[in-house]
Amino acid sequence: MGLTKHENYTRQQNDLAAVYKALGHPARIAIIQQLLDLGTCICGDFAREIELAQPTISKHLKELKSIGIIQGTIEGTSVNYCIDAGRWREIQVAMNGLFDTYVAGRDCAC
Amino acid sequence: MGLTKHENYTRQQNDLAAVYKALGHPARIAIIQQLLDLGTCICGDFAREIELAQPTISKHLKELKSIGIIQGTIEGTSVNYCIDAGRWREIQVAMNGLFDTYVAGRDCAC
DNA sequence: TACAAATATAGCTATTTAGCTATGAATGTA
DNA sequence: TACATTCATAGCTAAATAGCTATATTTGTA
Repeated sequence: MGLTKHENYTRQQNDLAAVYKALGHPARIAIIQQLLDLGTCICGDFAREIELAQPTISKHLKELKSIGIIQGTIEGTSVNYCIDAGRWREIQVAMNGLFDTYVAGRDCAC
Repeated sequence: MGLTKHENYTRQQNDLAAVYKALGHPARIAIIQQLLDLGTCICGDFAREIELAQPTISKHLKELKSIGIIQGTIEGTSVNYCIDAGRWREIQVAMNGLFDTYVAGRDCAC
């Protein structure tokens, strides 16, 4: 039915999946990388750099905002986006929390 | 059009996004965690643990296999799944490659 | 050989997603 | 005030996704 059964999972599983999902589109990776490159916050040059219509970019930005990894502040008629440092670290920790759990070389028959 | 314009992005951006996307569903997080918990490879107890129909789990496993993070080997009539150690590390490195790029406290006006 | 068990695939439906154009809302400037 | 600029939202379409049931496939066993 195209409808994820969130009630089957823990809060933590749902949250972590939501973070991965938000990062699971090349346009959103490109947006993040552009923010990393330029350091400072930029506004809507995204649409020019990544070749997508402005509303499409706006929707991608909204999804990234939804997990808190970026934030935007209004500056005159434009909006400055930047990475949220605290949330950025939090997400990295959560991801590594999963990945560090694996101890290589366990008794796997594969 | 529901159709991602992969040609707008680099190979690296597309690949990284594909990895994030594959991990972007709570059932697939739960599958990974079950593999981490049990250490050893298991077969189709996933469907019993996570409450989804067997073919649904099978499809999720296929998506995880598509990014190489797990592998399955046929053992009689069942299939043993386990984490691919090499790919696991590769993915963690790729993700941290993105996240370590950020230097907190840059000249962000937000 | 026939049957049972385990998994994968086919095929269906409803929802979500990714793109677009058009338009609204807010701010800056002549 | 009027106009320009920038962004967000509404609303649309096509494709992808997540779930299911039914069925095929493969292997083991009686």
